[in-house]
Amino acid sequence: MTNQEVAKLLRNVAAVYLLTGENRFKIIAYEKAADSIQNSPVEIQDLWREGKLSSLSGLGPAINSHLDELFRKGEVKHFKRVLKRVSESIFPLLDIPGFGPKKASKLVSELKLKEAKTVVDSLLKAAKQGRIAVVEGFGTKSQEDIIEAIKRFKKGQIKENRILLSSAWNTADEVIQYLKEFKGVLDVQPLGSLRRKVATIGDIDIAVATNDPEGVINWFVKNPKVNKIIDQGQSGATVILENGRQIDLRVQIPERFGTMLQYFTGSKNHNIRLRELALKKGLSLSEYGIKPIDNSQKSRPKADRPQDEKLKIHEYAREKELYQALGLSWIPPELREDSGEIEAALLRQPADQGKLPGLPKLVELKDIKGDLHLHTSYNLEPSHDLGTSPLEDILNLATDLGYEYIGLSDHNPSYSNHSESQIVNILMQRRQKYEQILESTKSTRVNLFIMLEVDILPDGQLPIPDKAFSYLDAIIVSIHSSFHLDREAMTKRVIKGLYHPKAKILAHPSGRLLGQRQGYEVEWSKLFNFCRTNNKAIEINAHPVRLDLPDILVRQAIEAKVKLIINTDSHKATDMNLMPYGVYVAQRGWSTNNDILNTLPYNKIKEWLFN
DNA sequence: GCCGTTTTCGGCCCGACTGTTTTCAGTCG
Repeated sequence: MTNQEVAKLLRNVAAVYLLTGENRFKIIAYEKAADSIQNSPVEIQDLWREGKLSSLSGLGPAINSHLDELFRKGEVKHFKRVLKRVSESIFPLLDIPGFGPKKASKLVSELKLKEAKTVVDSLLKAAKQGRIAVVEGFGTKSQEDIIEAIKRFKKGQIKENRILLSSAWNTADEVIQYLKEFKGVLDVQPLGSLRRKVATIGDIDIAVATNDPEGVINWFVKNPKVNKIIDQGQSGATVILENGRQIDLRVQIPERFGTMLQYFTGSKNHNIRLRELALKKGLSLSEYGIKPIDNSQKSRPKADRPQDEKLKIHEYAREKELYQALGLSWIPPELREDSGEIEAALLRQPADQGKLPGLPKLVELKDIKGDLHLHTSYNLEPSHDLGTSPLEDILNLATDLGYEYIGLSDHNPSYSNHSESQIVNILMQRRQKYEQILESTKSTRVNLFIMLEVDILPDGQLPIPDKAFSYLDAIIVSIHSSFHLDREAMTKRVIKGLYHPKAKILAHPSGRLLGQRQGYEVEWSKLFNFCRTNNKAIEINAHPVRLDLPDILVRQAIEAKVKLIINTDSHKATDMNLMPYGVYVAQRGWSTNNDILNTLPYNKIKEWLFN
């Protein structure tokens, strides 16, 4: 059962509780548990297998025992009874935007929609016939909205709207550079998932600090790349660019910029936790700032409260000041997912220093000293695609990037087309050629590792003969076929592939391609244990379609004390510039320099690679 | 039903938006 399915089940239970007048906090508890499961990139069923259900926040003894029954027997008796209390036609409607339990229930009973399978279509039909507008609490407007919502819902099931981080970043950066040309712009920052560097992005939002909001907004909509202005107001504007992307701009005076930046950076869960923390300190945090809680006003209707209440709000020019007001140190946006960062950011008493773990000092791009997964255009008749850039170009770019070393990790020669001795020969000649080129470009100070990216065959074997290893400093291993082995078989396969003493790195370990392909199934804790014990590294592949190892697994790997290495997997020299995306993933996984092998200087990484 | 740097009992995030209302309920992020 997928996380999505388990979350949906809990949401349905919460919906029934809402409709049947259960304690509202019980309802919230079920919804929180559903959120937690849905946001977990670890499969909940894996957590259950390992007996770690409680590691997810919001899962307590009661829900855990229900989930235990669910995974053991395939269903939960208690849930089954609960769900029977309402018409099953309600549940499909809950997936439609704008529909909650109340609305769904009302329509199902008023319109007598009994068939769950056809309820969406029946509802659409009823709306078109004008039978919704006459229901109490609904009108013609809501009837039209429902038709629109169902249409969008039907489209949405086919098309996923999120785009790759790199693509969103490039678009946003162009707009940010354009905005900076306007002299009234004091600061520009991306917001939301873009600022947090999530692997895929929904909306592109940008914030500007300025004392001339009107001027900035006018400048923004006049961008020659703007195709269409959707909305233009006093606090911002929304446009569609030539490339079809929507950009939201928000402007704010510098005195309030930190407050806005914090609020719109999220994540939602991070902000919820901050507000809970504020409450415990007798403060109330909102998108407008922090104010003391005034209990004497709480019971009075809003309209009766004194107008000057807003004056008591503290606004912040910088995020740092806002976090400090809550007793926290500033938290890097990449960590704001409510996954322990708030606890780690609590300002310590001097006596506690060193005793409790604080925020990590995150690895940065400038700490990266090399890239070990590069494909050149040298034709070794490989099993997969050849690189397109010659070694000379790669060396030049490596010099520009300030690298101390690079690793040439072309795909292995195809094994179906070559005999063992042919493969040995190819690799011998390749080594000679590379050494020759390095010799002729004496000006470079970049050190070279002559490596290979080797397929792990379905049975775990490596398709190159023993003799060939003498022409290789080390190898990277990876999966390029038979993605659908079961979890156990895949784990065995990968571990066997890594077993060779020269196999040092597992590349793109989950095999996912964002928006195209799910990763394959692996028993991660088993793999991590093997890597730690045997001194193998796991790659963080920086290619924007991969970003693999995914950030949450990076965090788990680090907790398991596994070493990681960030590589670009470049198939052309300019791909080497994609390194920042790998660093973002490492940061989101709480990596310090200590966790990332290619922050090591040449002599140290050589020592590791040759051992 | 969950949770703990004021608590193992007594709390549980905040505000905007929308449509239908004439003071609010439901939904969303």
